[in-house]
Amino acid sequence: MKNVTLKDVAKAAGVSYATVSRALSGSHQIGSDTRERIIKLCDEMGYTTNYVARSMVTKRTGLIGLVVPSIDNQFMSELAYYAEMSARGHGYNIMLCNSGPDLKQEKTVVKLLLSRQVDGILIVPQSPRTYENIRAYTDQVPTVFLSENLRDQPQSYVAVDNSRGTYIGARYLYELGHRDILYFGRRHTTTHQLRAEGYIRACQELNLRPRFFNSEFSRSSINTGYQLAQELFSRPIDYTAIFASTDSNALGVLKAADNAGIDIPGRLSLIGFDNISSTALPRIDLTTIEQPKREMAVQAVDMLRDKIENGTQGYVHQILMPVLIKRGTCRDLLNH
Amino acid sequence: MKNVTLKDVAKAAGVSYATVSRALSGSHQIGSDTRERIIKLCDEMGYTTNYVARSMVTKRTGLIGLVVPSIDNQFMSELAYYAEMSARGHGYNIMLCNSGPDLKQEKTVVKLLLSRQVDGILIVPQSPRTYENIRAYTDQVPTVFLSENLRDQPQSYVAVDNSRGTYIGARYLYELGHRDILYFGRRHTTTHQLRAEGYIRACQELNLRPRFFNSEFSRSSINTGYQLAQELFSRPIDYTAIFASTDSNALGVLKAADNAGIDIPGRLSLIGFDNISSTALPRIDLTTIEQPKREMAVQAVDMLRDKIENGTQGYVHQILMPVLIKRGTCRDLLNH
DNA sequence: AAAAAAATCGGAAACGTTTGCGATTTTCTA
DNA sequence: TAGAAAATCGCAAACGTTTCCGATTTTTTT
Repeated sequence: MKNVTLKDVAKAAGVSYATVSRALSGSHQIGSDTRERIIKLCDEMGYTTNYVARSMVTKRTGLIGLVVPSIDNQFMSELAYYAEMSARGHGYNIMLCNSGPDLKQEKTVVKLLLSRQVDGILIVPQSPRTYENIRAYTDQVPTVFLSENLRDQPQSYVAVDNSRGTYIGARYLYELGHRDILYFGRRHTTTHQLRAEGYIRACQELNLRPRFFNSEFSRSSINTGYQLAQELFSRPIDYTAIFASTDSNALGVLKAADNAGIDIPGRLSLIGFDNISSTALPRIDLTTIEQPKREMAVQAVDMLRDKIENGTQGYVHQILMPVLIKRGTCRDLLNH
Repeated sequence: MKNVTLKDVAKAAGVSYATVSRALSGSHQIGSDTRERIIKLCDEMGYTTNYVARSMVTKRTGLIGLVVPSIDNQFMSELAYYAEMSARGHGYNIMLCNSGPDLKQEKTVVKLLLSRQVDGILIVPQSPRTYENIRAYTDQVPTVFLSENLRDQPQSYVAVDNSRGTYIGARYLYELGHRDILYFGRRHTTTHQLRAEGYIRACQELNLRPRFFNSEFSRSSINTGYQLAQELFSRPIDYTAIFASTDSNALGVLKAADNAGIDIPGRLSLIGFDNISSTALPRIDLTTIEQPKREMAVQAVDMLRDKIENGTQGYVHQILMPVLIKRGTCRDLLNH
């Protein structure tokens, strides 16, 4: 049960424990013969370096705090997967925290992460107020925001070009012959404002009338989308396509449409945003706009590493390209 | 940038830093007046205790290593969510590691976690060989296995009663009038052997002939299920229901059936296992057997805490009850 | 071959806590 | 009120590393 320490192998090797440390760290200040002897001995004795002790003196833990609203969410768990893989590839480990729905908990976990002496924090914000909420801590440790646009805030983040995503989605619907496209979902975070703007811009270029059906729900889940869509379908349907602000919302729309006997894509076309893995499921097969989750995660940890290892100051806004994923929920009105 | 330390607030308060430490830790060996004064001062100066320094002396990090094959997997991300929530509620933080598909990486991350001085490890094994693979380390740190049965191994784990799960599922199909039930999927991990056994047991009680269509794929994904199901549907269908060993496999069956024009549940009933969140989606609506993920995660961290905090030796096999989730993919052959 | 340079290694401080022990002061008991 | 008990606090060691600095040895240079 007792771990073998540097001192133990030093005693066994008949050298000082400084020498053992140097042997392991690949320092030049050591003879190659003694180095090999020590390394072999460490192996035999099962020595592994104690990261906690090392952190004490190096002032670096090699820990990255990852805070997400909730990891049981396809979008975030995919991000987490790639982030962890990439981080570990560079010698970092991930400390995972769910920030939940309320700001207080988000602030608490960030503070906790600071106590843990993480080298940096990767955070996908739970609300547009997150920036203000944790601003007191973001100058104490390198931080990068993930997936949420901060627009003009002096804070590094990586996100897709949300505006362009809805723009190309709307144009795609237009090419299929749709002239009445309803935008469905949230509008009150920066990300969703941008998505709405892209839709509006496309409409203007194409001479379409932008139409909205909004939700003030703070979280976009399939259930909130479902409820809102039920309300929507109680009114006359004078549009041929719905652009849902989120795949979750789109799934809610799909459910409500099925319940109401509205055929998708026969009667109504549907397009989502995010490309969460559920959209590729059989019978769902949702056309959507992909956020390049892998690239986002990798870029985010690269950005964070740059801040940590090079002490890079300032902030950078990294905008990634969305891509249209054509599947089965959009009907071609022109060529049958 | 420089963190404020115990020494700093001690100097400001005019006491020794041992006193400050005692004030924060709620020790009895301190006057209530000075304690309050110090606590207030700590607050003003923005002091937060340095966990790595504390860990040095207490020999406890308050860290739990969570290793999962991959976090971007609904089942595991749900487990991770509840595990993190529960752990943090008890003062622990989660260090997340993806073990990937191969044993080497799994061993590597476990070793890494030991170097990190985690207090315990929670692991959902990637293969039946995991137990052997990491056995050298499991006696160096409290460990509990999650979701996989180890049967007779001297190692703590929590899992559902897999055998009972398929048993009640098969009986349910029988009650609906099904007499020819095909068991579809994997059989070569302990968990899946148990599931197959439950199915067989139900068949014997009900005088049914057990029938299998197996896969030797090591991972059960929707895609492997799809490919196997395509092969299955190229043969005559002389059964009325399919029991898929996994929700993922069931989803693959669903996809293949849709492609082949086989109506589910009209022509064929389908039941899965796990109750991953995708099964509740519109148009999917898969009947399945639920693994109580929340309870599993909570029990697992409780078990781990007991080992860590009380030094409990020995091992315990915690078996949880599965529950049948009736949805829309099983047709009632009797009434109606 | 002597001096200079390089290589190799040990000593010791430092990182920021917790905690046992002893010293001092305060409070209580008889 | 004197002595004992309790409360309060400081000192210093310890946790396991890394790394600066100096000492010693070996190698190179002239």
